[in-house]
Amino acid sequence: MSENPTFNAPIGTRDVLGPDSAEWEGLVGLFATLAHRYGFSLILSPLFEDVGVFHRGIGEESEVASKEMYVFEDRAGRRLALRPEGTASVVRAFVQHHPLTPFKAWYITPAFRYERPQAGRYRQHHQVGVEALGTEDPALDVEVISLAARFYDALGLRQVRLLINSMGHDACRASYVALLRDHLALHVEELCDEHRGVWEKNPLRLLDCKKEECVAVTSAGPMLIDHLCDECRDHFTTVREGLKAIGIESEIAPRLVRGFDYYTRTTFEFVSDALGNAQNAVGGGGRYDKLAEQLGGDPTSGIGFGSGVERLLLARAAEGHDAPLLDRTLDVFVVDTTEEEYATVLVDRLRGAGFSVGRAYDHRSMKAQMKVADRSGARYALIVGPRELDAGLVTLRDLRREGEQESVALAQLDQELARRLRR
RNA sequence: GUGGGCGUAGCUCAGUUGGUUAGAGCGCCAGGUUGUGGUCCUGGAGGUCGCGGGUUCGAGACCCGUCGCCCACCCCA
Repeated sequence: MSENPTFNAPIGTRDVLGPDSAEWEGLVGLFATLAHRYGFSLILSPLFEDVGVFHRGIGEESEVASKEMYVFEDRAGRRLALRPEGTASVVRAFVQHHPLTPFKAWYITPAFRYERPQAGRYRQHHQVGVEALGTEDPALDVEVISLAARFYDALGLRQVRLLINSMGHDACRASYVALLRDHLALHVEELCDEHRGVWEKNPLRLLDCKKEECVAVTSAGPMLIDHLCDECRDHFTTVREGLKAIGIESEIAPRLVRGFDYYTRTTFEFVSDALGNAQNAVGGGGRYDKLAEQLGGDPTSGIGFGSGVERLLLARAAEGHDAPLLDRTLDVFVVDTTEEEYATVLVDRLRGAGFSVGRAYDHRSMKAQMKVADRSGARYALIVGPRELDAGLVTLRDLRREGEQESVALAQLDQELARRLRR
């Protein structure tokens, strides 16, 4: 043991390695493939932004912006923040670069929130998601939700439900908030301790409160979904009909407000019934028709969704899936007991020919190398000792069948492997 | 931010009212089998008992502090 101090990953963060990282690799690959199929292209943007990008976007009063952001100053005194979510950065990039619309981008990114960790919640978690800017066509809402639904399906998730709501646009939301405020004013004393004093600041947030007292008050009051203007109601209806037309069921959730202030019209959340705790949302999103403008751009409507990678993998496990999302099995494992470092050449040649190849190091005994070959999960062992070297052969041993092996001429090796691996 | 549980080997965990050299299983390494993995047998390596202080003749155990992990509330992915 070294006498130097040791370090662990910071609180609320984790390392992903070994078999776990195969799950990640598989999940991300699946998402990338699907996103491409829907016409989205990858966007890379900085992990940190001027703090204003998030304040203006997700709302300074929101839980995430006010209490959970990792804010810091750089050496020149700029106020920066690690991204707590994906959308604001993408919209900032859109405003900065004026790409052709509709602009459709997908991402995989870490997201940071300063919270107490617990099951399914971390200070650094990861999200995959898409954003589409430049049209308010409800067909795009349907597309985005369809992509999410197909993704969950491809992951094997069966116990996922879609909750959907509409936040309306500026005008109809404002008139609704006035109604809600009037209602709340009559019942202030009945609200929960946390909200009794602060309900006026953001009445919509009370719809999200899970406390019995607040639920009792708000559920007796007006619902936004009943007070949409004609256009917003039509938009919402068209989205729901579109979903129905492609076989996606959605439940109207009139209390679904979600955490960010930028949402307008369509908002949705996918929840997993397999996750027993309060952290059951595996993904969510919605329309944000004012956000580009708030970030200094021309008025441009947009919609997107993000999904938590850790949550999705937890949901998969909770549903009992243990089959890996990615097969990392090696094709062959080279066991070399010659003194010639023959493995170096053979391994390189096979990799050049497209096979996945492992080998042992440090000149260990054949027995030790075979053990490593076995543990690697490789399909075949290729044994090269002095006898094979002299005869220009390798011994090809099937590690999945007891004791089956045969000699193969070096010249025929690629062909033979290709045949056996059905390539 | 509030509350509960827990920190002993790489992993999962034992460890008696405080008592001498801290254990098991799995994993790892080597040998049995100087050319063959998955089974078996034998042996081995690996621990400042999270960290710091205190009580005591004596602390893995008791007390205080601290750091960390897990879980719940809140909110979210």
